[in-house]
Amino acid sequence: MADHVDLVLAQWAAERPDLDASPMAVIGRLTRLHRMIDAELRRTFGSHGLDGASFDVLATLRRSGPPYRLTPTGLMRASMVTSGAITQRLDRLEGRGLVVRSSSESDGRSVLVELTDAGRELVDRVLPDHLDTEQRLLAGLTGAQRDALTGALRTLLESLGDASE
Amino acid sequence: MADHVDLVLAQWAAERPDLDASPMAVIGRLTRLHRMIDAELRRTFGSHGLDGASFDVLATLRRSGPPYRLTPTGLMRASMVTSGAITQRLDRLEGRGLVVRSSSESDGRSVLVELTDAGRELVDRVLPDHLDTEQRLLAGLTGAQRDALTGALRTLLESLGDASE
DNA sequence: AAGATTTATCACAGCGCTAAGAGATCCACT
DNA sequence: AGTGGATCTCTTAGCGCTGTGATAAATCTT
Repeated sequence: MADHVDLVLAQWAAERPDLDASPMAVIGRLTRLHRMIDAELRRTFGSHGLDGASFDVLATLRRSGPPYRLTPTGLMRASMVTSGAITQRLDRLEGRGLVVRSSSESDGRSVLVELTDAGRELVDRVLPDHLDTEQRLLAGLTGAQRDALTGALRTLLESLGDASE
Repeated sequence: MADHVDLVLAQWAAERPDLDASPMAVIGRLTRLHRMIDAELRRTFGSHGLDGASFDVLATLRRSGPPYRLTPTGLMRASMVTSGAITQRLDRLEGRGLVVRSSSESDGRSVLVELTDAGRELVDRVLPDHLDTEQRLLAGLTGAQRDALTGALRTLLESLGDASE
């Protein structure tokens, strides 16, 4: 079987035989998968009046456990976006009443972001749908294939410095 | 070993033990990898005065072989972005003299996009750097691990309908 | 006490998506 | 053949999300 990336590699082999395009076999596929998956997830979020960026923040707060409270810096690290992007995400979410900001008592520079009841209810409502969508996207893999893929991706992430703490 | 996604899964298991969050083991890692890789590739492109979207178009034309000419629809399919996004990419590239548009003689609805000499020279100059970056990002995997990852990603792509033609 | 660092925000520009629209071509039915 | 509707191709306009770089305030360091 051949997917689109196999075609791309064949084209490069014909046009630039002097170069080794083999890294694209992994990175090109990661990119394409991301695009396909992202489009599908966006649809799920959209059906709940959300977008991926907003859900990301709500879910990060939700899974941190009571009192569902983190700093913008913590959210920034979890989401791997810049501080400016977090500020804008929080502006939107606060405008919709899904999170509230308050200033930290222990550190005057810092802000505490907390899920409101409405925010928690929304993320708990979206989450099952979201997981259904993800499950459906992976339905083409056997359990063993999923485990193998998980392991390979973890290895690559770790080699790039992704750490749990 | 544990990466960030292992932590996320543990958080969900504690907060929502009623849900099966296991699809995130794959999709969460794909998302994080994409972000890390994308940031790095952007840096390479930036050092040549380019961005990922522009390089994507130039590279697609380049690897299609002489006369380095495709329609916007062809570019849209290869890149998996919408037609509106392609129009904007072409506007930018044409403004910089890297591609030219002409109208098709065989189909009055269609447009032909062709790499200029400057466009071809630029993509040929960027390509080795780009592949070096990709190679470096994958350096943490053994050859066998790369092959295994490639196979798993291809299987998933095919199950989602990605086809070479 | 002064300088460096951390934290968050603001302003700007870039890129993508959606929805709507205009023009060309294809098709089905008379 | 001819005509009207459906489809295809590309563009346009508006909005949202992200990154970058500068800024301001608080804290840490020496």
